[in-house]
Amino acid sequence: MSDEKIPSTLSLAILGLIASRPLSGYDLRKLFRITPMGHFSTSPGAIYPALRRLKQRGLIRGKVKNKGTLRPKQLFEITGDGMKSLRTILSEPITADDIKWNLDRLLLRFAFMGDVLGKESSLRFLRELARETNKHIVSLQKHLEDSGKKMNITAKYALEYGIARYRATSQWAKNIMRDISAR
Amino acid sequence: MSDEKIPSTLSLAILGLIASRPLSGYDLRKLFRITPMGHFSTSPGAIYPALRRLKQRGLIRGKVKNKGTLRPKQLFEITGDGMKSLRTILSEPITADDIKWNLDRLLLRFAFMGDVLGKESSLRFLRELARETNKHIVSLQKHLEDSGKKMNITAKYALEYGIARYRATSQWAKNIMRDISAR
DNA sequence: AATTTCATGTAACCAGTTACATGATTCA
DNA sequence: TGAATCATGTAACTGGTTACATGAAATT
Repeated sequence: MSDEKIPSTLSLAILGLIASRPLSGYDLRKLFRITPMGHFSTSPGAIYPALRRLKQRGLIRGKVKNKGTLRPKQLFEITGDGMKSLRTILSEPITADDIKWNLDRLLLRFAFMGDVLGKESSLRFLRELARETNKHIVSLQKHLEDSGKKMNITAKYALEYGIARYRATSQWAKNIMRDISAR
Repeated sequence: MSDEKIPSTLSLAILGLIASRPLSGYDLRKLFRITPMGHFSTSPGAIYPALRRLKQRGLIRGKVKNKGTLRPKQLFEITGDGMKSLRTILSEPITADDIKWNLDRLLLRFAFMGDVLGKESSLRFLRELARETNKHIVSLQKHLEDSGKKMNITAKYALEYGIARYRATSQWAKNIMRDISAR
């Protein structure tokens, strides 16, 4: 309870996917390999240990098929605790830190949000994302203005790159908000 | 020789920064803390071990100041081998894999390229970056067309997010190419 | 005198990578 | 029957995180 273990991005991806339907480790590998969204390890050395950890923490449970065989196939499904934990993670407020360091994770949270928390939460999330992203853009621009003169050119370019990418994020969020609202 | 050890992004950042002027571990921490470009660990538990590894591999060397004291300050400078290694890393061709998985690293390479390899290399790099990024965008769009119907909405949004961000990258590259050419 | 900043480091831990390993099933 | 795919896993290694630790110098 007190120590809400925050899982890694990979674990969060696994938990979120399993929340929508039971999946095996192999299924997850396939998903990560073929879908171009997100950057997740497809290596068994990452996925199977991650599944074991989620299981140990009681967030998922495994249904074993072909019990007799040497290598029983295991389908994992989410538990009540897992669902609660997922909901908690998806409900966390967006911090400036997230914007700067964990943008991918925020997008992952958004990806699962529609099914788990619903449309209103998704809209709120996007609004918050756009706002926080804009704040960050302003701070980057301020840095560019303040230190631009002393910065060498490449550093300036790199900073502009950051700004351009965050602008794309903000614009995307606004577009999707429109799209979701229209549905 | 044969096994060109590819350093982590953090190590590459350190190596590239030290290439331009001697720096201490503390200097690096400060740089990573105050400059908003790049996402590098400012924790001593990451930086000092990274410096040790670079030193062990002969890519940097440390000049100790205040020899007598308990905590001598150490300024690191790049070695001939380090410079050679840096040049090699910066000269590597851009792969589709880099675009997908290591975009940050590519940008880091660009950041150091101007000083180390010169303007022509930077331009070539940006041209290649724009081209490979566009290729990747096309493949993402193709995936969206092919599987769009079967995808759930959020997966589609996530994919569009990816496309939007890569577009920003490509556009940035083109802008900077213009800028560099004009100088 | 107390706090902040300079400055360097270690130790326990965690998660991901690479490479290896096993065996069943399906398909050409 | 041989190759590809399904399917699960381990072991060694690597590097980053968190937290702890020390102490000098500068600032308030």
